[in-house]
Amino acid sequence: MTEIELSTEEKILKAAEEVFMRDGYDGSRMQDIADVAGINKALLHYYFRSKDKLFEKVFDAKIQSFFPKMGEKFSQDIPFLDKIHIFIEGYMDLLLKNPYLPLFVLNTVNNKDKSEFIKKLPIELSRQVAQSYYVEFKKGNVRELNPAQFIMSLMGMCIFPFLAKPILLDMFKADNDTFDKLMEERIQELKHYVTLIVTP
Amino acid sequence: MTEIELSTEEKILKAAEEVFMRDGYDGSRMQDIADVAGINKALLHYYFRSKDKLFEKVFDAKIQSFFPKMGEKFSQDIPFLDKIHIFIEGYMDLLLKNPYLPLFVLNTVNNKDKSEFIKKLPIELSRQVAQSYYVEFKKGNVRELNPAQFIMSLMGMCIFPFLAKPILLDMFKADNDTFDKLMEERIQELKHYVTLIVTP
DNA sequence: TATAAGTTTAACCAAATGGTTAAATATGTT
DNA sequence: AACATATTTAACCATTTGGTTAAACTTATA
Repeated sequence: MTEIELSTEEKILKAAEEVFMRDGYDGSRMQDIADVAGINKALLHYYFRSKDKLFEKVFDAKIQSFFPKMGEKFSQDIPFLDKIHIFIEGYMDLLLKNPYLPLFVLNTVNNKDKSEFIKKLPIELSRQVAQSYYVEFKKGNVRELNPAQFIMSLMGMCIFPFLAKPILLDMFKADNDTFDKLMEERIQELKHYVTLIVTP
Repeated sequence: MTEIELSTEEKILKAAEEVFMRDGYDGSRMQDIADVAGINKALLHYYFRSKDKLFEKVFDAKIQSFFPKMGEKFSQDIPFLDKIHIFIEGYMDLLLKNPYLPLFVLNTVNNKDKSEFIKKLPIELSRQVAQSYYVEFKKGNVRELNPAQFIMSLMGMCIFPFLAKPILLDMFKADNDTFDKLMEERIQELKHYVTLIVTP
């Protein structure tokens, strides 16, 4: 493990990401971010003029991962169902590594004051899934369904547990490790579900 | 339509619900709530001593509906699948009437400062579904599955579109009415999905 | 060494906000 | 009328917070 000396800018962005994701925009304090970054508030404003500017930088990077660009994977010439399975694996993995991501993104896009940022979201995923689906449907390999409804279900099934995690921990009387195991197990379960849904 | 004169307390609670649900706890201002209720700030504090106390009153009522008490319906002696269908209808209907509910509840439950409120959530739903499932499983009427995973999927599929609504409107280039129609349509689609998932 | 950029410190400011208080007024009750 | 409760008004307070400023110090580079 090589010791990497982060630049001040990187330290700030990392700290801002942590604090914004944990406390939300309104709940975050510039002083908090400065503390986490190990610098002072003056330097924070020296690098990023305002809270808004800093937030935008952090958010831009995050929304990209929330709607993953599965372009490469979806353009592969493999059956639709296999693509969905790959999506589930990759996405659940991302969520396990970024459990605060969903609430952060969903709050931001639902925030009237921050709605400017919505434009930047990639609508590619939807298009790719739909296109890939129709190709396969014509071959008779998948059942007839509405791709829009399907993708909402797919994302909902993946994301919801991470949004409701505190409730679920309480419900199942589980701790963090148990939850992660439940999510690992969930990958297989979801693959099974979509197979049943998609197969003719 | 009879004109009902709301008491001041009711006016406040209704206003608080509206503002808290729209702006979240941190984003809400006592002055805003007073304005919406058509009273002044002093009177607001006269009825509910603090922002926290007022919030708690609103939240208590809301979390009850987020995890619906389907007790009566689930105790009926009808097939498991039918119960789930009834759940989907009732829950989607609730969400269509309270589109801000999910984000509000999930934010609160994920807020460290508000974690005291989590205790009050009803874990009944999970127990009821699981029990109802096992009864039916023994009769061989449903496929083997993990009820915990199933209920996360069910709730996720219902709730997610309302959380991601601003993104979806953008994605599908839709307006509010189109979205509602999509959700109406979704009720049938979800019934179909769960049938495929549950049927042996 | 001189210069410029990066960094720290600490004080400061204006605005917003939750909450309080006191006095005046309105309304209804006994 | 007398009394209590509900409501308004407006001023006020303490704290938090985003943001600024200026002066000093450090580091690297020309």
